[in-house]
Amino acid sequence: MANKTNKRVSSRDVARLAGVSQATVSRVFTPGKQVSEDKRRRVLEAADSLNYKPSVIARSLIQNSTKIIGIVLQKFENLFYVRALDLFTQKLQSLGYSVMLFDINGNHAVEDTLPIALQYQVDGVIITSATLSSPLVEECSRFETPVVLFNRVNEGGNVHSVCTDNKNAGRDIAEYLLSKGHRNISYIAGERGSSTNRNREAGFTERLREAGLQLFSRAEGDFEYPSGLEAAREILSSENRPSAVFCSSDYMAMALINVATSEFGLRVPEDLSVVGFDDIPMASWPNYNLTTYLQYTEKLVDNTISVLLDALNDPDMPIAHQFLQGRLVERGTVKELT
Amino acid sequence: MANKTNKRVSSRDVARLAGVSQATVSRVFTPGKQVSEDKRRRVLEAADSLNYKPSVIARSLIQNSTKIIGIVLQKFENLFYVRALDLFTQKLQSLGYSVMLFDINGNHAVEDTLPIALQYQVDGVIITSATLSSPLVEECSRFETPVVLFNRVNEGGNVHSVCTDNKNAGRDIAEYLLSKGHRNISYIAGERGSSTNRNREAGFTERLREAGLQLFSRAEGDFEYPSGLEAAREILSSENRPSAVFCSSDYMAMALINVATSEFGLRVPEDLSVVGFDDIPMASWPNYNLTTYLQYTEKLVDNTISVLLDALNDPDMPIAHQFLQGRLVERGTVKELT
DNA sequence: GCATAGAATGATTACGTATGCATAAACTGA
DNA sequence: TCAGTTTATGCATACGTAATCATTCTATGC
Repeated sequence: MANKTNKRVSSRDVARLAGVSQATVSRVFTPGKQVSEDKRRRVLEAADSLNYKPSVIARSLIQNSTKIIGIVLQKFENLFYVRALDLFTQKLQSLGYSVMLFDINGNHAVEDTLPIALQYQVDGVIITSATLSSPLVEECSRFETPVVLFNRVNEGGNVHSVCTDNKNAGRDIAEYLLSKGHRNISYIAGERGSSTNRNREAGFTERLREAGLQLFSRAEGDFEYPSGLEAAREILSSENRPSAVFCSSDYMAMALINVATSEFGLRVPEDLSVVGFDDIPMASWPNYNLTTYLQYTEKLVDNTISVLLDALNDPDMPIAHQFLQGRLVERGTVKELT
Repeated sequence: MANKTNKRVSSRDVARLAGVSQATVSRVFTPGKQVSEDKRRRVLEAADSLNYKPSVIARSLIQNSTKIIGIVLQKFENLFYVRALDLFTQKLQSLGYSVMLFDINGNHAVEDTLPIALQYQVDGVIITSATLSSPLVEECSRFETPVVLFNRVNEGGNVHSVCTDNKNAGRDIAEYLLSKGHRNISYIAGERGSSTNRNREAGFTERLREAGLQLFSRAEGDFEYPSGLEAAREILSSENRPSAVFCSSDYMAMALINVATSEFGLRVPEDLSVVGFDDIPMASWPNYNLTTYLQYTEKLVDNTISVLLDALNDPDMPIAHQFLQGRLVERGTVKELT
């Protein structure tokens, strides 16, 4: 049954057994090529008995395309990005692509991993949760490998991007809190320097300013839970406390809620209103019931893939920057002030 | 600067520019090969000016090794496996390997994705959170591609495995609850058919039986949060309630806690003791403070990689089944009955 | 100074596939 | 029936690298 030769069985072996040329074997395994039914059957039988599978490697070499998409990921603790990775991988698999994962969580910078990706001749790269340095962007365009930023923007750069309209989202949330009568409003920022956070904050404060307000107070985290704990303590230990806090991620919002209730004896939303961002699954758990802002992850993913595939088909396609609207999800962590 | 020819620059181009043979260029980019300092410098300069990077594809073809490890993942909602993916990817990257991700979360069965992995001639495969069917195992061994199951066992099968000693873990937890004076003890099972759950439950009930007890009640989930909600309702809505529940995952334990407090008005641990499994980061969050069982994820990952690399070096290596001990993490969700 | 070992290098080939070109076979229509 | 067209096939080559082998050059020891 299982043939235990050490050498890999090639299309030539199949050809020999089936009594046809190697080219014919190749054609049998290339969709759309014309082969007579007779030979097709014989080839498939021979291939089956030899347990032959075409070598993707050899095919890649000759076609100059690997059908591999590189995905760069940093935030494995953040379910938003993990869910995106899940969706990306599933959808790309369905489209006949494979996914190579590049992890820049540890010491590995994008600067180091991206060149590796390019050496593997990935057909395209999706970069999530990472800012791209300019030299790197140049490197990509030099290799003519399309790059799409997922939920990050690099305007002016030579890379595409698909992103939630964070500025507008920030405005929406400010609008909502104002409509609930809040005036003393604080903000817990996400990772400094990320366009995500910058735009979110810009829209938020812009709307407050239009209402004649500025931030009641402000603390800074990095989107993750532990940083949220510290930021929360910073905000709450002050003499005067805000009536509402907008946290730029659900994780930090949960940290804030936990600190507020267990360390400061505050009730949410009676004593403190909280709005998160992302709408991760946990946000709807009964004991949080967090009012937050939903990003349409699947739509973001779909569009990112579309842009990438378009860029793959047309290398001269102009750089695209997509901004998608999200939606406020009203649950139970914001109190209406009367 | 950036040369915009459409053809990929090859080692021949570099050779021509540097005035050496293609073989010499190849040697310069192969660690350990002897090349005179003079030529090495000239080659590197030429390579740099042409922006040459060796083609991993061509190298793979000739060396019959891609330096790619396939990782099969199903449970993207489960931080335990996601953390493992993170660690796997980082460590493999440091070792000079790349990771190809295969997602079997949707309709994609391992049966469909694994052959694809094999076509890509991945050097090895790590399978997490999935049970492997026998024909598939045969397929792997036919391709002589080493496969390691991560946190699953397939005894008798032709694949290696590295796994927490779930049976012993179950015993430890039973022991602990007994020592705290509990006698009415229930169990919320994980995914039916997974060896993980089977062994965990076997050890747990075995130890109870030795104490002359059997399960007070039992419900079944699939390790994830939503299934835990239902299982919790099932257990708690009965006439008589247990004094303690062992949940076979932290997510289900949290679901139980949330249901118990918000739907049944029970306090944890005063009215109900809960033990989880996995020690995900959230378990230590103040409002859960969950007593649970820690799996040494990093050690599991390290050993899995070791086994894989060993198998890579020695194809005739006998099948290995490793069982690692975990540790009970005592926090605040188990009450001592007096 | 000469034999010998060792280092450095180039020419050539192989890896497994896809494709252009040429040819042969089958089919079309009047 | 035959010219013209389509379909099926094989041959030869190319993709970009690494490895083997043979050759030249350099250093070493006596």
